[in-house]
Amino acid sequence: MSRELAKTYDPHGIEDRLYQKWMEKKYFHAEVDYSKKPFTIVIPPPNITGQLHMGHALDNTMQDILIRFKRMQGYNALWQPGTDHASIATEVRIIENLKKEGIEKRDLGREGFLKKAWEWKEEYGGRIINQLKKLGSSCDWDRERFTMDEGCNQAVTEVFCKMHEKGWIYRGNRIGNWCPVCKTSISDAEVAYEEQAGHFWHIKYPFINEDGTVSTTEFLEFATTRPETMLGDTAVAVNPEDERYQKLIGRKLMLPLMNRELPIVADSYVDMEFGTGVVKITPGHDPNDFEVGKRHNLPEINILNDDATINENGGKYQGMDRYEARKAIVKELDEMGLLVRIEDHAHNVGTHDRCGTTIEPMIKKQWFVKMDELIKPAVKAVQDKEIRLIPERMEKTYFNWTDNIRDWCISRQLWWGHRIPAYYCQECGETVVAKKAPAVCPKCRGTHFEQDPDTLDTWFSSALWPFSTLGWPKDTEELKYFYPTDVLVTGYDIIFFWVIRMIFSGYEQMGEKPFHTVLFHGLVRDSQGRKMSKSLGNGIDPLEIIDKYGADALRLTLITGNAPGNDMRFYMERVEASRNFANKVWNASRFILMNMEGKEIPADAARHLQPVDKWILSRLNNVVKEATENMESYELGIAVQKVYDFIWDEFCDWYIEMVKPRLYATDDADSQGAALWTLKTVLIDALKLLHPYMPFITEEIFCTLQSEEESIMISSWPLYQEDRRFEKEERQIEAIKEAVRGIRNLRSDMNVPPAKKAHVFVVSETQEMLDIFTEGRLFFASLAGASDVTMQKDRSGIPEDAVSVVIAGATLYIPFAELVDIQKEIERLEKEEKRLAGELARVNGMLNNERFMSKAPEAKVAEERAKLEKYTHMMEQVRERLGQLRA
RNA sequence: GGGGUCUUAGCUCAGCUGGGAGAGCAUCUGCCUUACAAGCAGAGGGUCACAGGUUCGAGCCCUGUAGGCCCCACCA
Repeated sequence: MSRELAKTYDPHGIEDRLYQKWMEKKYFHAEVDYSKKPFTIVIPPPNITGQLHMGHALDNTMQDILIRFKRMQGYNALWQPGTDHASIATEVRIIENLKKEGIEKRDLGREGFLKKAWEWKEEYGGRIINQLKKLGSSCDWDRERFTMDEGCNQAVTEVFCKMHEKGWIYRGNRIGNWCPVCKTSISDAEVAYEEQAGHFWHIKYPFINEDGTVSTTEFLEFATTRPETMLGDTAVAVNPEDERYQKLIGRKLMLPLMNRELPIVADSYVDMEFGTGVVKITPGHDPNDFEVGKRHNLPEINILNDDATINENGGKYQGMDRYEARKAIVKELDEMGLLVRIEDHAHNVGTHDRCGTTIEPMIKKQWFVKMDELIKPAVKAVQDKEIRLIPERMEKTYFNWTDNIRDWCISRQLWWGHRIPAYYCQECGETVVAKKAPAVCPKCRGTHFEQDPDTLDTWFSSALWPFSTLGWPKDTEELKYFYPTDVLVTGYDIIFFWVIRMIFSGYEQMGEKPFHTVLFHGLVRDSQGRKMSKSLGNGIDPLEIIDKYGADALRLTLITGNAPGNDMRFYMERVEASRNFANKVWNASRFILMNMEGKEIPADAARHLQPVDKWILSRLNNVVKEATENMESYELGIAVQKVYDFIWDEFCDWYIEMVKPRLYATDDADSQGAALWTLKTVLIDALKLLHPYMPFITEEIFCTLQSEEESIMISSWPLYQEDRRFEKEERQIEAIKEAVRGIRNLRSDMNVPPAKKAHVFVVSETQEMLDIFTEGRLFFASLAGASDVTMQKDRSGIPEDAVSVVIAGATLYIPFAELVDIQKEIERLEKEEKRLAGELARVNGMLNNERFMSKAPEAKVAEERAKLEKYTHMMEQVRERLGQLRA
């Protein structure tokens, strides 16, 4: 209560100081404590190479809001942090970096490379953590984990061995996606399709005659987008139903350039409608052809090296790059008269989502996870709402994936990652999957083993994240207490990569879901709606925003006006609006502090509450209820909007203005005490409601108001209190507000200068109404710019030409002698008459509708009846006044 | 090819279970009123894409149409 507050809010210095305090006091730390209910969130581990971007900022703000909210509600809130080794993304970055020093990956060797990688991790792994701290994230940093730390390694090995034993992890020769630049296989999920302008090469292969000679007259025509793959063709296929080609089935063609005989096989995979209805089959380099090849026992010929140059199976093309070979082959076919024509053709090409290289389907020995059984509990969980996806429509995306699930290729030809725990006997080739290298081969007693050189897909370890971070495979207290976790917050773009895999892993390893709710957010786009990307250079750095406007402003901007799962646009005007709100809160607090300065709030202050105090307490009570409900149903944007509106509109623009006369008066200590008590009480609760969204400014004010030793982040969340519902006072103050608005409107209409005060007469037949204005006369006068207020039951003594404002239950008269323009006044009242006539028509329309009366709920009918009464009365007043003026 | 989603004020978007259209920014008017000009008081501005339907009642539910965006699959 000692520190002076600056005139405008300046987050510099404040944020770091408070974060430091929270860390020192261990407020973020959660211990197993059975006396409290746990609430747990595991962080989507950011990549160690990463820098905080807007997506992180949004993701982590949402998590922090939930965690802070639950912590204040009394839960034992654990936000489990950590980072991801992100195998391929990191490896690519390290290789790039090494290249700058002129070092090639293979020069270092595996050991040397991994040493570099760990150095990289040490150097950059902490960077993003510090950036998360800038945002205000209340993670339990004492529990920070890394997907390649010892515990996670154990978890990975454990799962691999268990699943292998079960037969759900297998090694097989399968066609998969190969990246010729990264020189590794990748999973289907890592392939991004992009439309490219390409060509359709129409080619023909000659038939082989009965006598074994190659026909010079008979050819079979088809089209291909990848002519170079013809080097690996082992058949040509037609549809068995296709009448044009049925007689050809079983005959043979000669593959030009390679002089290989190709059978014509029948397979329903061929679409008769498309092209010529003939397809060349290259089982070694096309996933569909691979399947056809399996059905017809065709040889699989690999024509490519790992860098996508043609290998020894490509004859004279050996050594050429795939695109070079394509040109050469087309040219040669053309010279042989086998190229029929070239068509332009736009088609989708699979590329590696990390490096953009066109992927090449290749047959390789890879490790796979069998998905058909594993996925079942994950499907059921979402179907049964055991796990809720928010927004619900994400379920469709989820099922779209699970319904078309294919086995998961998990081996990667990379060095940075979890090495596959498979060992091959160098004597007999036996494969042993085990946690440690076996000493003796179970088959041949050989003792020389080599471990599989490959590592695992980075998502294999992140799939285990919700329980590996809590200690699994050890049977820890943390696991018992915090698992299953509660909410996962993430972007919808990694639903396949991560969310689904965590869900099935949770059920398989733990026998229990990893979390009960997944809260999705969308992408943060630039002001024009484009994705923020490095290549476009349109990214906005959250750290710069924090530096300029403060973390609170950034957080509020990211949350306001955004619904779960929806993309949002980010632009500076919105940040400024948030900053302005922070400043508003700051100044309202400053005002309250200034007025409390040197004064004691009496212990019994709450016993002298005036209607206006009860009104704001009741409004506060209402926003407590609604905001809490919204937050509990994850409607964070709606909740904060309500708090914002309450603070700015109701508390600042109305209540503070209403109590000013009481604060400035010195003659009524009870009244002043009650006002101060109310100001402080409402401010504190409002700050609490705001704290999850804007942790720094709320803490700073709270501590100034209370003491440095306290903290709003561990204070208790405001509760809805039945004894703070003051319906009567709400109606009373609403009436006064209506009157104030009416008078302000009128003054504005008639261009009355603010300095010009006027006498206001409140005329009502009901004593209750007069009492309301009598009680609130001080602030009513100040808000309405009145020099004096007189309450009376009729309009005797009021000048004939006074202007008037009709509100429900009263008419206000203002004698503005020198300003009155009777004609203008009549027009004003006629406008009001017209408005009321419209309202009455609508209400009457409803009440006279028999079907409405018989079918609508009673409460709705009562509501409309009340309106009818109110508007009828107001209409009478307006017409009476019009009558007088026209006379 | 399959699926999703959006179309609401000049701009960007909220609008939760159907019950008299909202916010921020922008525009216009008047105010430096001792918390705040990053502010205060007021004003204008919307056949809620279009066409049907369900309902006493539709921005909200259903069907269709048009346009935009996204995801999945990928036919050589």
